[in-house]
Amino acid sequence: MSKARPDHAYHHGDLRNALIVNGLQVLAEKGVAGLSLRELARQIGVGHNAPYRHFKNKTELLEAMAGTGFRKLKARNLRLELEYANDPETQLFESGMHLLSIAIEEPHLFNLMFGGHISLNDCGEALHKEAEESIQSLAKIIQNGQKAGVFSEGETLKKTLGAMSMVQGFATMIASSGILKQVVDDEQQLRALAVQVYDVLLDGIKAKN
Amino acid sequence: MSKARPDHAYHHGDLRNALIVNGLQVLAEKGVAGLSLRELARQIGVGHNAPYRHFKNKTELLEAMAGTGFRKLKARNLRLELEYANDPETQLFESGMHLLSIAIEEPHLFNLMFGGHISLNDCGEALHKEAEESIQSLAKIIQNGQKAGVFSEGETLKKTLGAMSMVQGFATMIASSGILKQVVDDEQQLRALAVQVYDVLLDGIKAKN
DNA sequence: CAGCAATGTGGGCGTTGACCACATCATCGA
DNA sequence: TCGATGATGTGGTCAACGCCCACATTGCTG
Repeated sequence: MSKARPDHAYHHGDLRNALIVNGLQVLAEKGVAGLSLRELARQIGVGHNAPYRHFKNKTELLEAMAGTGFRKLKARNLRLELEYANDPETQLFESGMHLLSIAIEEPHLFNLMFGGHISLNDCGEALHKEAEESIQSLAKIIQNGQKAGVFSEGETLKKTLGAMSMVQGFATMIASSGILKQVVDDEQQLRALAVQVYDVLLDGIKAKN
Repeated sequence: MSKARPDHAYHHGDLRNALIVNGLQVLAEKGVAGLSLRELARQIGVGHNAPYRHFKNKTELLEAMAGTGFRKLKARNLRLELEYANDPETQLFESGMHLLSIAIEEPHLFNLMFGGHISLNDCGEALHKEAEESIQSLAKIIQNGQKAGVFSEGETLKKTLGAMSMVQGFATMIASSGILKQVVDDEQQLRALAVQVYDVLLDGIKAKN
């Protein structure tokens, strides 16, 4: 006892989680460049070395934070499958809009997920699995559409990547490079534009009839 | 290396350029995270503060480096206009493939350009202009195609963004997130896959008849 | 209840970005 | 011709960071 922090127990109890939560908050405010382990530890009220008991290094924390993003994508896609059970087209559309929403509302998180700060093929097993599953959840939507005859038959992978690429690229223009803010600044306009752009792709995926 | 600056030349003579060139080299080897102004100065053989006479801060150097990438895109697009003068479809396709090539061959540069390390709407005037022009050069290709009746009429912006988004997103999967390396690791396979994915979009842009 | 692994602490090293005052040099007008 | 002046390069310095160390405290378990 009798340390500098009488209020707090010697052991935080949930430090790992606190680091992720506070990390996401700092990330949202200052971006990945403005996030330091030491400041995080300070905020939480632990020593500057405590984080290393839960994360081997800074990258490992970033991976855990990015993982929450991919889990969101997956959860959302699974929910869309139920919500629009017989409407794969809407499922696919809304899935894309969700990724877009993340790019608009949490650009720094989006940037962490896709901006190359972490590598999705050379990372901890947890993140690897989460990323993989988020893609699978999208592939499943497309497969559903193919089974239902709404999307044309053919390699699912190709369509999945096409959809994901298109949305991801468009979102990047918004979130990271900010290049689109020169064109439209209003968020509603942005989403409307996204719909139009996305439609081009959807036309390509849809079955011709 | 006949460059051989005299050992005791107080002034380097071309430091600004040397910083960009060496910077791009280090970037290619170690990525943006592994690039430091001090190491760069050390490599070139100047004091650790000399770079600040040419760049206000590290970001400004990164912007200059990214600018070379956007200039490449623009130059390439202009060249494609001449090379395939009456074939806008090929122009557009090759333009996309070029961006993809950068992602494959210089992933770290690509990552610098689109990974959020710099902001394209809050940056130095030079980079802003270079990025803008690289987009314009792509838009011009699509406009040509519309005039020639190869691409369907409609808002050019929408199509430009669609094309750019798709390619950019797919390239990101390769360069930054590395998520695609789980699927295919071979470069040739990667390009083949890209062609297939890109085709989905191209179909959507082409005139319906 | 003893001991051990998990967790948290302060100290410290090397590196970095950025600021300062000062040194050197090239240019150009008196 | 020369010296003032602004551009450029230098070393010193500071705070912050990531990460490593040995050590302290705690909770669990045998």
